[in-house]
Amino acid sequence: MSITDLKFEIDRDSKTPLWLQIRNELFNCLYRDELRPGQLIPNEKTLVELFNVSIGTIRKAVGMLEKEGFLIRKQGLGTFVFQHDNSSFLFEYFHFALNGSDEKQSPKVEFISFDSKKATKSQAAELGLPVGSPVFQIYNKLGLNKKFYIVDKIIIPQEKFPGLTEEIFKGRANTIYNLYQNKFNIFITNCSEKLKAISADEKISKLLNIPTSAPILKINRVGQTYNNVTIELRTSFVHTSDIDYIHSQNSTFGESI
Amino acid sequence: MSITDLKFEIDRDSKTPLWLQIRNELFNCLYRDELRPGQLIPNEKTLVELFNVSIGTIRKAVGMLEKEGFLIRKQGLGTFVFQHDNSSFLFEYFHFALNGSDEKQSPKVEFISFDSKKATKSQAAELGLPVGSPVFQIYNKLGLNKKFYIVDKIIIPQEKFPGLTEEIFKGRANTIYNLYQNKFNIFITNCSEKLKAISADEKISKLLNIPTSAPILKINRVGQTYNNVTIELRTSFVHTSDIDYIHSQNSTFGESI
DNA sequence: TATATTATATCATATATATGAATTTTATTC
DNA sequence: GAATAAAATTCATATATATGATATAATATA
Repeated sequence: MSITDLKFEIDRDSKTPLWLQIRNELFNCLYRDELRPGQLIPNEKTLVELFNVSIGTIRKAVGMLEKEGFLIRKQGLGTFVFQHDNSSFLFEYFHFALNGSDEKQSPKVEFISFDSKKATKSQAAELGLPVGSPVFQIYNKLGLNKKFYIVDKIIIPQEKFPGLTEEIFKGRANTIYNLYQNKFNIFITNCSEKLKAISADEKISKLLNIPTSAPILKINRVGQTYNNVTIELRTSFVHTSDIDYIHSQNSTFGESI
Repeated sequence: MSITDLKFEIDRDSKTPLWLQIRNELFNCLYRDELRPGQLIPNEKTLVELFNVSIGTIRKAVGMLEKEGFLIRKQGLGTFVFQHDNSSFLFEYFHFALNGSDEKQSPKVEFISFDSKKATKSQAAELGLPVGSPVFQIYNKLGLNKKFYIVDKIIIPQEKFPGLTEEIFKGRANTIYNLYQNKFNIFITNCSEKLKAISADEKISKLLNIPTSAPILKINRVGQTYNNVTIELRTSFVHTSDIDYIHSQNSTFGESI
């Protein structure tokens, strides 16, 4: 079923603008996987006919989805559905740089372990599952400049990742989010991180080769997909003597006052 | 000198689009303080005449500046120059929430000290000043929920803040960035933060009433104004047992790829 | 075959215009 | 004087259209 075969209902009397209705219809196509990652979406002229509005309205709708990160427009080529890959990972989801540097660089990743576990109370609550539901627990080490500074613990619900094995996980050619997207049809749309300073416990201090009770950063990341459904819980333990967690911003406000 | 008296030179043969040229001209007005914080800018029709382009082009230029956070459009009212205030501070520059909460709330701020100092080597380098240049060093305590968790150390160059005194600083009715803006014509346009986990030293542990060498968050923030001129160095020391540093994001990419 | 040229497809910019929605100002009415 | 109604102002949405810029595909040429 191609998107061009679909019938879209646009309400010209609605108080929500046409461009927003169209944005929402297209968003639903992304959500329902009628437009798949990396795919070329219909060109503007086709969308004009599909929705029976003027091209400016289409451009505004597509522009919104581009701003939100779901679509990527390329002049002379077409508009594509966003796809997680190494460069987007570095640009968007990796927040560390070596001391004194403002330039991020790709970390090296080393697999540690892959286990089947039962969700703890808090994990189950965050994932919206019954306590004790099967989850995968994965440990990775991340490093920069020949040294490892980060231990990642990933918790994902097994029901959302049927058939995932250690081999598949280790054998991925791209980022973890790309794996979610391509093998399991799960597209991470947003992440929220909470940071604390804690003392390293024995396990972490061994993995990172630092003294026990050294101050480290603990980052709890919640990764969600469409409609704010939580998919992944990731806890990072970071030894920050040689690297910084960086967070830049300008005074941009989105839509608020 | 009103902006409507200015003559703007738009090059219709330039390879940079008209809307971007106009955006840059308006940006320069902000930069040169011809459009002041809180001020109403000319309406779209006036801008059309001023730049001699169509209204769509004006709307694109203004829309860009709105997206960047410099202008705020209000339907039926007009377009205004952004102004730092308490709500923008909370929304944009305060990154802490109580454990378990995703909602930020306004911190209480308590003044600690205001001193005249000489810039250290690293401070001078970051501020682009000779070593030993006079700076103000200000300490504040920030709290949530009747307890203090954050100590802020602020370093600003005295040359940029002529006449600033402890009384003026303490007597401000609004945020610190609002003070910079309204009393000293300095508009902070962007901030960049670097976080580390460290052990509390004696001074911080006393101020926050925690054990010495407890793990705390150390945040180095660099506040800049137009053209990436560094204005403020702020170091926050945060006791994170009851609060989190929060950082949310969606997959938005700005203009990249 | 390899290279240069041309054509085509697609998004980007720009103009012109009409109508709607939200806010403030002014006028009217009681 | 206060409440209400009308008008004016300003940004928001929407249509229609023309031209430009960029990337790819097709064709012609050496």
